[in-house]
Amino acid sequence: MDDDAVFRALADGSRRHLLDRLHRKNGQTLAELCRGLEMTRQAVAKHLLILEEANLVSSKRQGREKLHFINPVPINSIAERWIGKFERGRLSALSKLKKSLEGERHG
Amino acid sequence: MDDDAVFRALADGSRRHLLDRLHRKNGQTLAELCRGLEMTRQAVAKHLLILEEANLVSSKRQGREKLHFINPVPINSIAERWIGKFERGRLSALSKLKKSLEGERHG
DNA sequence: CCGACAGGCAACCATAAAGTTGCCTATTCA
DNA sequence: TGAATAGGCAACTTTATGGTTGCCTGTCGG
Repeated sequence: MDDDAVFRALADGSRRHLLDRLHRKNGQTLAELCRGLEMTRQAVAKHLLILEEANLVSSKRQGREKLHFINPVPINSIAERWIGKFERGRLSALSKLKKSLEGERHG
Repeated sequence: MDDDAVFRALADGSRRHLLDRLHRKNGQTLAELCRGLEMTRQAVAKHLLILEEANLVSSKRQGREKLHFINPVPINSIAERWIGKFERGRLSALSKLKKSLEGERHG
């Protein structure tokens, strides 16, 4: 999996917003996703392409429409491989702190 | 908390690498963090500033050195507020994290 | 068949971002 | 005290990025 593409895709607020909307209602068309946005259709299409390339969104052509689906797997991977890693660090820091506090109390 | 700054800070591979190095060894100086990187000191300093502004890193001046420390809290917030949202129920990392935190607190 | 609708493609523009060079300040220590 | 060390500041270059306009293709319904 290409971590970098995922992180870069998530870096943009408009793209996070698109993921939000897909999360609320999956399988939307491009036109549907454009509604209410201060952006041209082409701009939205570019964002969706970037999300697709990062594997955060998959799409399926149906007739003249293109349906978009959110794909949570890469986010999951990041959470597992990245956030988990740092939080484990924090946990061990916490337990060290706790031990040293106990040491102070008892020593 | 400014989600956007955090996401944008994480979008760059060099900055993720810096976080990695701080995760392996916390409290490093700028010069220390520069070693082995194909980048000028000034470039690294800029990256560290961006990480600080996103609250992912904190620093403390000590004499003529500046020590850098990783701060996992914003990453945790993202996990809670964002990634957790998409993966609620399916993502194990977050719930494991919560459980272990609760375990430490109450145990 | 044809017009309206959904989307794709490419060129272009403006700004943000990554990185550089050059120089300045503050601390350490021989 | 002064050279070496650690870092800060600012201007500049280059390249990525977000967004636009304009036009083309494909598909649906009357």
